[in-house]
Amino acid sequence: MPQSKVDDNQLLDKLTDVFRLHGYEGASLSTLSEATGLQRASLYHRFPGGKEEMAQAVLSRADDWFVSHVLAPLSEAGEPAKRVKQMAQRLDKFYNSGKFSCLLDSLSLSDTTNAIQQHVERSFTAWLEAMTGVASEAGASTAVARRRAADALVQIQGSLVFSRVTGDGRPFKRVLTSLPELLTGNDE
Amino acid sequence: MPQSKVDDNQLLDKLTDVFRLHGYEGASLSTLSEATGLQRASLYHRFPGGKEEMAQAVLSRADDWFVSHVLAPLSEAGEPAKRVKQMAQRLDKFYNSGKFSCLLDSLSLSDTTNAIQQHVERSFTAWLEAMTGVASEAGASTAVARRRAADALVQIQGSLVFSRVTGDGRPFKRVLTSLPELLTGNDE
DNA sequence: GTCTATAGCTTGATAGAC
DNA sequence: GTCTATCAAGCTATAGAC
Repeated sequence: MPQSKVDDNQLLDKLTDVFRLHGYEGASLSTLSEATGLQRASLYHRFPGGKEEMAQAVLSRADDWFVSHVLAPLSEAGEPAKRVKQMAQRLDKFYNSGKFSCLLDSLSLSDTTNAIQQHVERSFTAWLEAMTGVASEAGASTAVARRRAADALVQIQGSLVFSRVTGDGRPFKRVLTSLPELLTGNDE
Repeated sequence: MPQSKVDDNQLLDKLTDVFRLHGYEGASLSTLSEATGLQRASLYHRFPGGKEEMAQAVLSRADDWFVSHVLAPLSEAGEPAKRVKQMAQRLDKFYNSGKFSCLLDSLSLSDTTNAIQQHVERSFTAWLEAMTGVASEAGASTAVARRRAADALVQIQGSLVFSRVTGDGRPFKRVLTSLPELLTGNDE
């Protein structure tokens, strides 16, 4: 029963918003403090490592959530194409129909620390491998499965950039719809 | 015959590198000074508006270069698919085979000014319209042409993000190869 | 046109009261 | 666990000599 003003989940939600929106350098302690309602010193009490630890915590929690809520359907039973369709539905929620940028994009500029860049790359690769797996199960050779997974990730990331710049989320929706065929070679 | 240490083109080259790599907030005056070999005060002499004017100048010159060197083939004579192939070759040089990030991505986070965000959106839209034009000439309806252009831009931007995060430039190369068919519905 | 020097503010981070 | 107060270092920007 903590005497916290905000519990860890609420706190990380707010921090995530700021990093997603402003990137690493753009997310100042003032901004983070204002968004969370906690003073700078209180943030340091929760995250002794300061801003970098906040970013790492945000990334870690996003990883966990992503694996258990978005990628989970990929390793369940059933038709590969149906599993991908499930993932696409989760992606639509996760990225709020394209209105949310991807943390991995926002935190991948060279204004971050090496540790964060490596974290981003690992998360990216994990996603890639999960999609490679389902493409393989759908009958693709290893090489083809890898290529399909990369193409899928390219289209997801690209449509999120498109949406951020233009405000038009239709390409993101289109990408989600095409994912099952793109990954498995099968419409359903 | 200027007594400048660096001419405008060299100067903007260096500034461009920094903004592309570090984003807006990540590009500090110290970094920009170091990259260009000019002291802070000298940069202010060239760009009285400071950092924002530098970013605007970088964007404007990138626009000019992009229109005249990359998009130019799209409005020349010849088969639409061949013109797209030309653009793809120029893109490969412009983005150094995917090793360069896109300025429009790097400068599109919310750590920039409104003016810069609007500039980025205009540049993005101009590119979109140029590709919409060639898709139309290839016989697509307005709606289809717009969709194809958006999909092309999605794949280009996505493959550049992919390349930045993983260091693997193959998806970018693949996207360039597929552009003629993607935009015109024709392999060549 | 470039420089050194500096102003004034914001940054990330810490100390210590409650 | 949160706060106020503070620090040194960084930031953007300016003044003025050469």
